[in-house]
Amino acid sequence: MNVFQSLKSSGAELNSVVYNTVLDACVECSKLEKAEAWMEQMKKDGMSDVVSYNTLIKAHLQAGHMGKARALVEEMRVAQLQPNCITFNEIVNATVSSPDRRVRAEVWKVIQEMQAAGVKPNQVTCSILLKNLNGSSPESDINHTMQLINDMEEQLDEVLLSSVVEACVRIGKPDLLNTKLRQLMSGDIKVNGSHTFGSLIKAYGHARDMKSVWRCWKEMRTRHIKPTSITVGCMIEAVVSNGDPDGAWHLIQELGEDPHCKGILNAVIYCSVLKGFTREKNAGKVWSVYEEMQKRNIDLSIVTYNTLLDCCARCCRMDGVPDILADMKKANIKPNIITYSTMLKGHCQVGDLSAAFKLVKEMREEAGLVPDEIMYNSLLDGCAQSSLVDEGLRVLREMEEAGVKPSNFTLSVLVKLMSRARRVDQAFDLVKELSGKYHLSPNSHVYANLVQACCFSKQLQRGIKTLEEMMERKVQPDKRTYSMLFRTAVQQCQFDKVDGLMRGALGLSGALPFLSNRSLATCPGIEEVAVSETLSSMASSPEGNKVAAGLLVDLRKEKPSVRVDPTVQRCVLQGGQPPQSWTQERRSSKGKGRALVFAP
DNA sequence: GTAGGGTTAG
Repeated sequence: MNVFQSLKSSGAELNSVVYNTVLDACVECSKLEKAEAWMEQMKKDGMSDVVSYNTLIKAHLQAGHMGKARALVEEMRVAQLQPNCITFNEIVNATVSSPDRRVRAEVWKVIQEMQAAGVKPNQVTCSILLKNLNGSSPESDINHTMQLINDMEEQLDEVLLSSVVEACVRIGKPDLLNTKLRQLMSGDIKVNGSHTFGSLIKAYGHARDMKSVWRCWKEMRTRHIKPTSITVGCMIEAVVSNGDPDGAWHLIQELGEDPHCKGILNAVIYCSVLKGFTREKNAGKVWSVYEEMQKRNIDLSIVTYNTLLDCCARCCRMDGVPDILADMKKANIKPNIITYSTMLKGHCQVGDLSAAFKLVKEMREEAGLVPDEIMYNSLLDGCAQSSLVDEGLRVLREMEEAGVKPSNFTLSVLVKLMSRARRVDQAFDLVKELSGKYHLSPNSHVYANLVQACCFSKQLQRGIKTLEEMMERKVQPDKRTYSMLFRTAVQQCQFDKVDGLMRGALGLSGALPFLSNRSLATCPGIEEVAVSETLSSMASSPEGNKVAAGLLVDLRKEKPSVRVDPTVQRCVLQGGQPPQSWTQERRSSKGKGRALVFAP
């Protein structure tokens, strides 16, 4: 205001740009009333224009006042000022980022309104819409947004390219991500920003395309585009999550020797590699990374410490916990609920439930924290792992009394708890009771565990009945669900059941009637695991082999694209015995005995 | 002078 006044008194000619700058200053400082008063002044001085209105609209939207923003758009029209692309983009942005689901659902109406006003959606509009897409977005929203991008007159720019790949990653459909990456990268958009390189590296990482990840990284480096901490964070995370923490660690050390880059290494970057070594259960390497972080004077956050504690938990090295807690204390960082929850999981992992319960007590007393849903889930899971049914039920009651709402995750853990104790009826009862009480619709994980409970106690028919219920409730089964049913049916020599189930799972003719809805009954990835596994295990009895042969013939006829291992084909079609390695069950490396691994 | 993009923990 002072600068404006001195400009005015200097006698210089004032224009709307100067007035608008003052208005924006009010808005950026969240002085809504001042902004409104200033706008009135501008109108009096004849200085208000489209930009002024857009700026004031921004202020109302920041304050969450969609109605006031709308009223200003009307006022613009009355004042013969046409709302432009920026006006509508502000409204679109506020719509998609509204906390209210009903407002978010209105976004396509706003777009229509924009088009009706003769304003074409542009790159900015599209990137705003993309921000709204995630794993639970309806197919129609995804298609609609992508169509709008295709229909756009302008070329894609760098920000939009980055927004598209980011959205594809969040949506989580690998095919879509791959298609878009290919489509975008075949165009001639020159990538210059470290932002964009970060997004691309992340996207290629999710697509498991490490060749392209490294290609992007090297291109960025050879063109001397300086990565930021976040770019490096994306890169290290991509390398680690594709199973190469050593490669990531090597890259960090290389950057640490580069005088231009060593300053950008931060705790987030180190965190990814800590996580990677933890997954490999290599506590030794975790400690050496931690040592180097300390040597380099990296600022550690609560996240870093929690990651280190997670290493202790997952590597079953709870002896390392006291040192880390002491370091936290030295750094003046207070443990939060995640800290306690991580340690709790570690105690559960090694079957030390009394330490787990003691920790909860400590947390309440020393930190004044109360357990949340995730913590209760971990406790329940610990009880399930240790087959402590009554303790588990007590935890559930406590959870309810504390007003912590169970989720489907909770239900799935409870089913596991009951399943272990062979209390199949109670597993079903609990799901029924809690899903009613808390308005939950059981998801595929809950059902998978129910099916597992049935199979575990040799109640094949009940397992199949549960699958039927899944179809009625429109829940798509996963590979595990089918795999358990196939295996149990084969063990019980119920080959007609195997036949009907397998045809349903693969979308072949002759499926059990309730599996006739193909898009619901089939499940991606079923071919690789269940077909080879089940067909070969059936081949060892003549009756089973007959069914297996029929399945194989129809599979090749109706789904020629499905690849079946030649060894399996030979042993089924020639009626031979499968090689030893195909029928031998092996426990998965985690020792939880869930997945069956067959070594060809 | 007004609108859009990237990283870590239970």
